[in-house]
Amino acid sequence: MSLRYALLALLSVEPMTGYDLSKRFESSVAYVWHAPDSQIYPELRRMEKDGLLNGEEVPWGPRGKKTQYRITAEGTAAFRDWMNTPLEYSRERDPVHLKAAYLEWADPDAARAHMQAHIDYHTLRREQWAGMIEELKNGTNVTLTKRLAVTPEADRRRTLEYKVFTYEGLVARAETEIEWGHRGLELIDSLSDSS
Amino acid sequence: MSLRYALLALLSVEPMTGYDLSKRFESSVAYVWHAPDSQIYPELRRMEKDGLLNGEEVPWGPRGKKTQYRITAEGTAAFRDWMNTPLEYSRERDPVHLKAAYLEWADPDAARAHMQAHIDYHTLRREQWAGMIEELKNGTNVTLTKRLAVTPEADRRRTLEYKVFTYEGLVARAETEIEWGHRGLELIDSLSDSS
DNA sequence: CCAGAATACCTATCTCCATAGTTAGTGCCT
DNA sequence: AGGCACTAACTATGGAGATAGGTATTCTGG
Repeated sequence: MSLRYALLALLSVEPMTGYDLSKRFESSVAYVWHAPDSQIYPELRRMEKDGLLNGEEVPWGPRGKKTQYRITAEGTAAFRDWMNTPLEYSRERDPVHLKAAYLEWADPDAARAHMQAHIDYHTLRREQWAGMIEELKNGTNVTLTKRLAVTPEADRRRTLEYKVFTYEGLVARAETEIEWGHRGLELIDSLSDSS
Repeated sequence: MSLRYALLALLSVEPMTGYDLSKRFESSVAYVWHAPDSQIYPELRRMEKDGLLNGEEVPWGPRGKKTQYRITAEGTAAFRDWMNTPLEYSRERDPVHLKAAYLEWADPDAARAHMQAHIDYHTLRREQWAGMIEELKNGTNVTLTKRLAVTPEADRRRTLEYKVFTYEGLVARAETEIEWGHRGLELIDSLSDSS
């Protein structure tokens, strides 16, 4: 159900087509949420049926046309409602730690590869997120700039600060995972030596 | 697909019924993986069809009977294979950080409640995981004790150490989240004052 | 001995998400 | 004029998981 609210968040800045949204999901937003276009198009139609969006046919070139979705007052209210509703935490389902718990079954090289992949994955994420923080802070992030342009002055600081705070949390998380990965590599080495 | 391997991991110690497994998923393993019985029973039948398990009808009381699943050599090989296969990291999908990024839409009290819920959730998890580490270290964890009893002596230290390492990683992760939550509460306060 | 908790197993429905296609128009380069 | 990348949108299938039921037997406490 979060897809719906991720879409509302993006559409609260400006109207967009399904294609625009799916591109946005592939780039910036993808660091926090991902969705393929095959999920986005039907969801947009459902949201229009529920009155959260208005779809308008817009000409595209001489013969083509495309559907642009604009958020309605009802849509804005639904998003604000969601933001004021406590989040339900779903059950643990963590393949990485499931595997880690049985690492004695793996060859030492495969075990090392698991840990290295974990380090690599979270190193990449950390860089992406740190880059996002830089963009937010020096005003080069297009999405944020557009949003700030339609945000009343009194709310602008909060809008910026919460986004920075979010990505700082993701950086901190990535760093914890990287540290754990390095501890894992050390552990594998020490257990392979003494065996 | 990880459910299959979580089941194989448990069945590598001793044969169990679907009910045993679903209980185990509710308690100890649930800290890392969760699955309802409605998912477990059909998966066990599929695994038997695939030759990974052998189901044996076992009497249960005077009239009743139950199906106990025993891992086959093929099942053990499949588990070891999986343990030697690199893990695919799925895309980001994080409702907590999605909400955090738009916290300016929430009332300050609701924003505070989000962060407090995050702190509470991860505080509970940290305690459960720390308790698990204690159990593992002082030998009071039943699952581990049974496993060690069927593990060749040369592998016992690894079996223990990897499990401790796994839960230490989860404790570290929880602590990072708790810290982030506290930073969030401070941020909300500072932004509410100056507004 | 009986109520009720626990054990054992099963089914149905629904949403979500991944994957892998298809169709068709646009814009640009050569 | 043809090739090709991009824009735009849709469909179909299948697995995974959540949720909410159902049936029947056994064990245990009063």
